[in-house]
Amino acid sequence: MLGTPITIWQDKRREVAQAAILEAAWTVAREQGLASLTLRQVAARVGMQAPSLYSHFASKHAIYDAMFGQAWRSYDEVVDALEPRLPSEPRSALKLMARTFFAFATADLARHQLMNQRVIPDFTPSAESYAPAVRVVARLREHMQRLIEITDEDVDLYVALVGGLADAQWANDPGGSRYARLLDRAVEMYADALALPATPAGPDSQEAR
Amino acid sequence: MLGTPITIWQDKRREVAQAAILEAAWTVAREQGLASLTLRQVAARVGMQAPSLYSHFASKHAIYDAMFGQAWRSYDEVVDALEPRLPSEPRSALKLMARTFFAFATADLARHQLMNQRVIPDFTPSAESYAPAVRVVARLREHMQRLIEITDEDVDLYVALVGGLADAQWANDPGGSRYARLLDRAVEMYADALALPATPAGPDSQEAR
DNA sequence: GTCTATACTGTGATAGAC
DNA sequence: GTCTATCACAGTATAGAC
Repeated sequence: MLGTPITIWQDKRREVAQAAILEAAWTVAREQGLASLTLRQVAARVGMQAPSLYSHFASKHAIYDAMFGQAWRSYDEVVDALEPRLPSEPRSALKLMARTFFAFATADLARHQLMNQRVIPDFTPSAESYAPAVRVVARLREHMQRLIEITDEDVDLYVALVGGLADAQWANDPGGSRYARLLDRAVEMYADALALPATPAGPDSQEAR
Repeated sequence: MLGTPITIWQDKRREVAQAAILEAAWTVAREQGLASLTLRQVAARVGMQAPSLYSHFASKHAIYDAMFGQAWRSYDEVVDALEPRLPSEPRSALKLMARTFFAFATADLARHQLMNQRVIPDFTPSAESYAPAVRVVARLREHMQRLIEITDEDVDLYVALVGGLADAQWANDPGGSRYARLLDRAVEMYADALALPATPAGPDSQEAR
């Protein structure tokens, strides 16, 4: 009994250690800034010496890479939770999706810089870590396609619009709501450009708050 | 004769040296990446030792700061040159302004990162270097105000929209035109939201190419 | 004032003992 | 796997030549 092979046990141990390192890395990144993260700080937080991290990650960039994958997988899960709550009325759905992305992007600067900007010199996510990001955009397209007739260019414009607002929020009014206030208006503008029907008036037709 | 005081001569020399350092810094930033710029590389390019740069700039951040000011002053001059060519027809003018900014932003990654992103850890532009950036936005607002009735929020939305497209261009299709192609459409969408009159048809009514 | 020489501290990364 | 020791390179402080 308990015939779990030792190799799996070791893999588990390994995964636990890696998870602890990544959690420490997130904490340090949030406290010191993403680009100011140092291996010595991460190592100290998990009770190691800096070189020991190389037993678990090939380089500092590999840690960033794993964090990048985590962040997008995390947002993919947010989209999972959102899916059943998405209204069928197109404008309301677009607004809710935009608000969800915006809230995620403005909740954590380090995460936003890693996911959506190129803050780390010479860091490019690996294909494996980039996959969840691709998946999120693909699902966005599917959702939008389900609501309305839409082209790839339409999706690009939507992404640039909502992403531009999130970037501007961090750059010009961090912690405030100067650009958050413009979100619904931006989506209405976008929906008008796609000639979507206006949201019908009525007690239950408004988007979720 | 030639009674120029020596102090002015020295100031000139000083300015020349500073300009040479900044020009070298731009070259290195474009070649190696903005954040990978090192003082030793900059110094080598102007025939100095790295510590000698401290005779002209208080720190590496001070060099970035001067570059930041240069970049925005440079764009302010672009706006100067644009001003007499701006059509009075609102949509065409908005398009030309958007294209001008987009072209400037996508012409030089290092410059764009310095001007519009927060790529350098712990670097915040000084009030003096930030002034030209403020001036550019103020002039944008004046130009738009001259064309149409507009609020601060309208300007914010315009900036986020055009900036979002430029960021997306660098992030997802550097060197390509995937988002550049969406520029005119984005401005039309924005103009529709402001209920601007449609561009009148006619041989001379189209925006400048 | 401007520059060089030297050196201090902190970084990511590697080698090898245990 | 984790350690210690060490390396190459970074920004930058200081001292002193000119």
